[in-house]
Amino acid sequence: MAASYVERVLDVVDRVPAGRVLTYGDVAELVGVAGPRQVGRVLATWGDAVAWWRVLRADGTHAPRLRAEATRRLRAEGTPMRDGGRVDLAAARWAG
DNA sequence: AGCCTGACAGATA
DNA sequence: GTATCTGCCAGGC
Repeated sequence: MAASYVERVLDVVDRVPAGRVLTYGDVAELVGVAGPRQVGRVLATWGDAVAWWRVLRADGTHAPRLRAEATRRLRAEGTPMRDGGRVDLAAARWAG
């Protein structure tokens, strides 16, 4: 693996304040990773050490596997949520 | 080497 | 609004 960007991804996610979120695409752009899928891969493998639930998809939802856990955590942090358990990206998106 | 899969995004129907 | 396709990069077999 190219562990170089892994540290950067984890670092960025770790800097995201509670109640704020980022899309995979945003993280990818911030760290310079060539593709949002790699961000997801990083979190899937080493995400257990960071606040992975603050990184979500462009439509404000997570994959079915994470939906329950992530929604619970985000709600506990006071993240702006829209009806349906979706995150209000317009209000919760972190600039960095 | 080739082929399939994935915690994605954007476009299209 | 949902369903499907394509492009992207990395990893596993």
